[in-house]
Amino acid sequence: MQDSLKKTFPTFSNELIQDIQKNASIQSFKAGDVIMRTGQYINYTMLITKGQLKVFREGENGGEFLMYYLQPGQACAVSMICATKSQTSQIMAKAVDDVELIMVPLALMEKWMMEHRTWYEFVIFTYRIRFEELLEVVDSIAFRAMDERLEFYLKRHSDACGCKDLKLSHQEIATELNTSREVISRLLKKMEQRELVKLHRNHIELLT
Amino acid sequence: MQDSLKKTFPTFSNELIQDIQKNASIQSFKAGDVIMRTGQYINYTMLITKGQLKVFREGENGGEFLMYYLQPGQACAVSMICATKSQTSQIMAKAVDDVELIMVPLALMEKWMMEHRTWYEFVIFTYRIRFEELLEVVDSIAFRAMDERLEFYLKRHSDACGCKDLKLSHQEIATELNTSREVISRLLKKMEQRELVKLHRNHIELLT
DNA sequence: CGACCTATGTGACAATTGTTACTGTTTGCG
DNA sequence: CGCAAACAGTAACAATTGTCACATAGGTCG
Repeated sequence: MQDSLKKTFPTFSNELIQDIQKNASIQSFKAGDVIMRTGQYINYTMLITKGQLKVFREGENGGEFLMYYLQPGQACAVSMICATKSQTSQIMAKAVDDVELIMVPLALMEKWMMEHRTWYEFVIFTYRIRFEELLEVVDSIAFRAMDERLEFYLKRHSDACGCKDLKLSHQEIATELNTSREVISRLLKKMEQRELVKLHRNHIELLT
Repeated sequence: MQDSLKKTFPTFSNELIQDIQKNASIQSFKAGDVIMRTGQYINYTMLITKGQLKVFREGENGGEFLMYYLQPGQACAVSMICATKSQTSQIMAKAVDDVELIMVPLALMEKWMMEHRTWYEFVIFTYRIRFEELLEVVDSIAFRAMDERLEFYLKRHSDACGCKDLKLSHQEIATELNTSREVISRLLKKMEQRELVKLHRNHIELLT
């Protein structure tokens, strides 16, 4: 575990890594599992060591809305923020792949801020990155129409999986953008006409 | 200044307040002034001691979008976040009233995290509050149509000014919701028919 | 193969939002 | 006062998005 930790979180000091090994537990999830539910009580900060997460905001009427992805080497800012007051989660997180997480107990999360410079910097960095990502999300819905939001969505998905072949159904996209399948089908068709994508069954090929 | 600091930031320790007095400067702004511009270089964290701010996200095409208000006793989370890497501002802030700010230099912002427990807690608290507020903003645009967003907007304005008589033009609302005046006029008329508001010139009376 | 399920395509229509154009009203000011 | 500027109302139309209905295509499995 030590080696993999060092690789995934290269900024962490050796002392911090030892502290993590001594005190934190590891949890695994299967692709598709819900890792955190809205309203769930949080008493751990989660560090991602393997796999990808999607973080959603849930609406009152059962809608969900994709906010961002989390990758190995990153942490769930919401879990940090809620953890500081051991609050309930404001978000829902799903495993994209098989996922492995390090669970840092709330009390240590705070303690280490004082003891480990590299932990402090990591936490502040995480706040910053997530805050900036949230600002981009606000942009995309406040200023852009659905066609641009769809392009933004596909781009992010492509960035996250590191490829141009997206295994997505129209329904799945619609859900994560909080719109309807028909709208997505329509817009994808237009994108195909503009030769930005090629459509297959359960599979969208990015041409850009 | 010491007394007013103690009143506005009651959690701060005496040592922290002394440190602030020794090292921070004060800036004043008139109502309507732009306090921070998008893209501006940030090397101070700003604490609000008097007046109110509005914090906007700006779109590429000159659009602006109100994210939240800042009150005395609060701090600009964006200025903290950007300050950690002395980045440029991702937002624009405007004075609602006459405003007075304490400017804490970047270097001290970090130093105090280690030295003053109450500063550390304040910073973490600020991150949390702003993050949660941003999540609510995402909700309002991701899940709600313009009529509900308008009600949300009016409610926030009412909360911020602490009264039911909102001195707002339709154009101003439209700008801050990134839509057009006609749309707002239409929706306000409907709200008036539902007896939620009473409309006057430059002035909307909340009836709820 | 045929029954069945999921994914997609599409037309028609409704609802919402954006745009244009024009009206009248109030306010401030020379 | 008289005029310009800001504010508000509203009709008409365009564009976008949401919804419903139904058709078609591909895949799975007994």
